[in-house]
Amino acid sequence: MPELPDVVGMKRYLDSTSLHQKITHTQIRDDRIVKGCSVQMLYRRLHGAKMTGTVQHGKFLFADLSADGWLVLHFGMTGSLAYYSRDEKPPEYTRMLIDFAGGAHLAYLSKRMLGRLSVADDPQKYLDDNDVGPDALSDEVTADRFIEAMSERRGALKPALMDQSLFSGLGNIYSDEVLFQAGLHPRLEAADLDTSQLRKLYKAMRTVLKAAAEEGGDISGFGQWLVNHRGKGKTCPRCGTEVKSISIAGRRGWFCPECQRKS
DNA sequence: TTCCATGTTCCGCA
DNA sequence: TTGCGGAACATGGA
Repeated sequence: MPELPDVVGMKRYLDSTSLHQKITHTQIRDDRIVKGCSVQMLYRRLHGAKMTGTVQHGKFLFADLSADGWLVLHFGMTGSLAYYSRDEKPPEYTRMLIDFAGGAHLAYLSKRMLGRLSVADDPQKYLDDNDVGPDALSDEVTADRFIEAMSERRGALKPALMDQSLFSGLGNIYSDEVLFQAGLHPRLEAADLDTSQLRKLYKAMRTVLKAAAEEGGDISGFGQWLVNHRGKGKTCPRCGTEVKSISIAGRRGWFCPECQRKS
């Protein structure tokens, strides 16, 4: 689930449930999920703190702990949050459990343990240290900047879109959708595109991410989107041609061979 | 049982 | 130097 739009949804969820409540207890239920700092450090920063706000950047979510720095959340392929009040049992796959003074809880879930929890003194510094580029929906990523970066890049479009050091937020699913809406084949190279095609790619990226982010990542209602028609035997929502898949940069990408020509 | 999966990272190779 | 394929990580579900 968690690409940029999903993390926007996660931010909304955290903001609407968990802010300004004193953290009375934190439990890491599997140490392996904490990366880049010690479990003790994470406990120390969280205990007694309040989350006063959040910042979403690409696939990252940062929770402001005020004087205690920031809690860094990354969701990997199967991460999510669950807030619940009272004395319910924590959901399955809870890797971190935060208890609030009022008795409510915030659980960080990760089925496959591919997510990451950490602490940071400053989000931007953390992003820089981890070689994460600007958020793909931020004002920083203008058409001109996008076109410039892409035309300097060699190799296929799809891995370029998924490269978090260029622009952060797109993963396998959304890169498929962006290429579909731009009418471009995933194996095309940026260097083969003219400016108007790159502009179209940029517009598709922004449109797709914006629409999906508004839904908090729940794009199941977008029947015309390719990603709701990924899979063997499925057909293109635009022209009815059977969709195809290719392996590219270690991932399986889906596309319409009619709408997304190589030339 | 085998393969695949919305993520990242590391290695070897071209 | 850059980008890619493949493996690794870890685990569940089809």
